[in-house]
Amino acid sequence: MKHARSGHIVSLGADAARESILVAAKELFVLGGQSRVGMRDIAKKLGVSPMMPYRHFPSKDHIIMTLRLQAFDDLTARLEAAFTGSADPEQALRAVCSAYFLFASENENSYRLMFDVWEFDKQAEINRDFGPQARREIHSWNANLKAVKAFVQAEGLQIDAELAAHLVWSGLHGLVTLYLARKLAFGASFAQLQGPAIDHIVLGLREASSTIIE
Amino acid sequence: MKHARSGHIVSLGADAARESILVAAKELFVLGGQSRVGMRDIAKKLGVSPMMPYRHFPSKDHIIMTLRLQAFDDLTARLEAAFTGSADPEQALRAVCSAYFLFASENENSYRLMFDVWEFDKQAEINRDFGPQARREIHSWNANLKAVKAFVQAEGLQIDAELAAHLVWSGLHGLVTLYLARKLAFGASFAQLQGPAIDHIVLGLREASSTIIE
DNA sequence: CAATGTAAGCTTACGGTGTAAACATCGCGT
DNA sequence: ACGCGATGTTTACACCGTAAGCTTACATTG
Repeated sequence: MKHARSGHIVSLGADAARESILVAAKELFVLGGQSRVGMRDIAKKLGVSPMMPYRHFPSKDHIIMTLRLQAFDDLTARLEAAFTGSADPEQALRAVCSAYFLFASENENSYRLMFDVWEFDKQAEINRDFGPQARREIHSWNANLKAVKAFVQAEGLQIDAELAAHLVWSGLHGLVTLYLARKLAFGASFAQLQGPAIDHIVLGLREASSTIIE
Repeated sequence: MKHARSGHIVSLGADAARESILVAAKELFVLGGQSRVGMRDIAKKLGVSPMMPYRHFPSKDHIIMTLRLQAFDDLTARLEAAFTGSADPEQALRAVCSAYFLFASENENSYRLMFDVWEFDKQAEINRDFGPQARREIHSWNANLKAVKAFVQAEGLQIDAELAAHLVWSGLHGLVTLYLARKLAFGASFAQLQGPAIDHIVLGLREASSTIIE
């Protein structure tokens, strides 16, 4: 090290720095959630000055948004793998649902980040900075839609596939977020509810279709 | 007014002050959401010094928790009114579901407050200060459970009522929170999804029951 | 090779937050 | 009449995100 008042000791390279910031941020957010960790924590974890991350990201929210998009990509991969793994449409859709629950169980804080109900307006703002590729959540949606559409067609249901996909996603998302808010009642466990929920969500589509069309 | 440096000009009385703080806080939170408004805003709205609310509440979170409990009471009343309004169990359950959606539509930020997925641990802490009456959300649950149980019995379904109540609540909560997070896809509208969702959730219980028991 | 521009790190400082602490005043009970 | 607690006030502190400006290393160009 040169002087007490010095610039950087050794540079990481731009991309490596970006990556290490994201890794550190993700590790912290996964533990503490977004409001519990600050820029200073991220910098400290990297052994670097508190303002360093701002050379690579315009704001904390941009870092969070990047993590959010990565999480959606992760979810998309899981859903598509689950769908591809089963030949029978019903089993494939059930596998997708299970994969969804598994993802949420294993990435609680990432999930909270993805579907945050508070900062949606701030997200919309930042989405402009990210350009068209910001809406990466659509890929997750399409993975879900594909599985639902296959099931609907195989069963010969009259329901609109996009509508059915919304119903499925709502059911999955509802159970997950009730669990994440610790609002399951009567001592019910998230794990034990998953099976019945999948039955209800998937097979329930048969009943839904009969009353929507006519 | 006496001096520039003075104590209170005129006292509101303890209960009136508590109430006015809650009213002001609710109005602000309903507009801006919890992170957008601070103690200083509440105080300013009341035309009072920034620290005044702390004479009546130990912390901002206690104020928020009080609003949360009030919101659950409000929801409970709506659900019970909806249930009582219909004689037929299926229609009663559908009415409860509609009332749930209506409540969420009309009280978006209150709903966000009630089912916040981030601060659940802080909530648990504060719940200790509120004593046993803190778990007032159970009343909402019971209102829901009552409607579900009546439907399950009327239909002769073999499903456990508490399980069925979780499935119903999950479905409702899922659609609401997807909407509140602005994550409905393909340009779908919350209002138009409500009807199909209720069909799916309510009638789907028939399909759920057949595979859970045996 | 020397000059220069830019990228990547640093320190400092500002406005905002929730709230702890100490002080002032009023109203009530003895 | 006299405290004394309840209800207000002001001041101050630690924390946050981040704007501004400085230093240093490296890459580019003459």
